[in-house]
Amino acid sequence: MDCIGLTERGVNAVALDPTQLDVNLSQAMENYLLTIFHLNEDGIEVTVTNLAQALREIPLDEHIGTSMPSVIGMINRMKKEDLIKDDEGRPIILTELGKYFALDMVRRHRVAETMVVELLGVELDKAHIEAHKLEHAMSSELLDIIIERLNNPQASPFGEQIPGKEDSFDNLQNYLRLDEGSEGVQYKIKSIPEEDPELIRFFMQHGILPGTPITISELGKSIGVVTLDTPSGNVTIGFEVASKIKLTLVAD
Amino acid sequence: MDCIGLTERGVNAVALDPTQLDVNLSQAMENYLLTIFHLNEDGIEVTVTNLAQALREIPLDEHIGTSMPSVIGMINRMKKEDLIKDDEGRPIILTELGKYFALDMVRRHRVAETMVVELLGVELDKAHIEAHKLEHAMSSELLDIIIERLNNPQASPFGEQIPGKEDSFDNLQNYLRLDEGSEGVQYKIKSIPEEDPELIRFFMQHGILPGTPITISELGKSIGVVTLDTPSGNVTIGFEVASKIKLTLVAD
DNA sequence: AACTTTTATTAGTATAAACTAATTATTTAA
DNA sequence: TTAAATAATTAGTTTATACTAATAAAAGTT
Repeated sequence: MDCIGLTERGVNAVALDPTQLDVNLSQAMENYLLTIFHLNEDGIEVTVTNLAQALREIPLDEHIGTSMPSVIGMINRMKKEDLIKDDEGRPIILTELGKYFALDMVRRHRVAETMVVELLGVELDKAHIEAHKLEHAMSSELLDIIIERLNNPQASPFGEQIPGKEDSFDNLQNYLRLDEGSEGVQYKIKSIPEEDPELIRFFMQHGILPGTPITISELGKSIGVVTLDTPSGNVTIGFEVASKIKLTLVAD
Repeated sequence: MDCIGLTERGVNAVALDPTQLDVNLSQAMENYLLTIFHLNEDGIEVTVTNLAQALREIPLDEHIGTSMPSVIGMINRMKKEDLIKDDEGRPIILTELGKYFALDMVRRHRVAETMVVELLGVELDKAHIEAHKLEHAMSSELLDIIIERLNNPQASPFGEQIPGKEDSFDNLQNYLRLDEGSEGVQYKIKSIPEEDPELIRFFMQHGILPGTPITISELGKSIGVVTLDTPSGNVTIGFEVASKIKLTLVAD
């Protein structure tokens, strides 16, 4: 693997064009990279078991899932492609190259979501699934054109940051999770989970969307429930869901 | 294969939703269907040899071509899926189901081309290649949304008809080829070939685009050259290229 | 420490899609 | 009508991706 231009700051810091490299990622590998990114983001250890589990949750038509031996097979192929390295220990670690392409896939996914919603008029609850298909079918050139057409969007319709070419895999900004918030404090919704269409329709109905100002009126830890005060009224949601909603603090 | 709703007029005449059927077309099969359509359209017999040849010409990053044994393998798989039938004779024949999906792919391809040009601002010379990737990644629902957003477009940016749900595979309209036109007669360009980016840039430079009014000022059959009178001046092109440009007659 | 449970890996298989080399069929031409 | 050329197919291999069943390794628990 030719890696001229690699600096201390890693491959992300350099004008590295993936199309220049003789790496040919399969769709499957792209999905693995994206999934590893999300496990990292959620602070979940990237083990074979967790990866298999997470891959199974990707919404696909074909329900060819992912067994642990399949994951190991893929991990080995990705090691050969210099996307994953052996860290002697348990967790699966991306190489700089792997991080580069993982971040590239994140960008593709979130740009695709923004495109289908903003330019095509797809309903929010269908954006993730459509983007999941499109993200593998956009050339780098097309991606750039779409980004331009969208005026350099900074976040997906779900509120997730769209990484730029300069951004690096590791400096992910960390946001407060709704289940970790405090009663009475003024927050704004940063992002909402994007996978479950039914849940998204619920969010839409209750105006729980990125940017919405909220306060936590009751944090029922024992009951496993959070009650929110939103511009459209009070809503009670479970902790499981709440843990997937990110918040930013509103400066008074 | 469950085919309730099939009538005399064939599957195209019925409200058959491909997503309802338990057919799962691979990307490779989708490309085969599209290629068979084009061979049919161009009046070329769909033989193993011709199909292999045509498939090799699809512009792909990966240059995994298509050998005759590969084609036979795929034909057999497609027979199992009821997309192709044995007609005892030489040529490869699509079933009604095969025709349905082939036409669906044509629609996807041409809608994708229209979308990338009209909505995203992709240059015409790159539209075909981008559409070739996207056509496999659009759900039926997304396709419908895009068609609506484009106000039900009737033709691709290259002038090719976008088939509607009612249209059938077999009633392809036939247009005059430029190399078969007559000197002095007033024509309008119906469509231009879309595969070769360099050629398309040439067309753009000389204003040879769908809708352009032209007359043939000289038809040099022996030299293998046609000279056109266009609003932007005279252009001479070879017969090979001319045979891929379609014309409509302009009523005086 | 020994046992149990969880996690990781190997072994062996399947399928889709590609290939080369060899062979059979069919068509065309001498 | 036989020989040459073209077309189609079979045989056997490869690679990517998945699987199940079986085993090995690691971690956690009594």
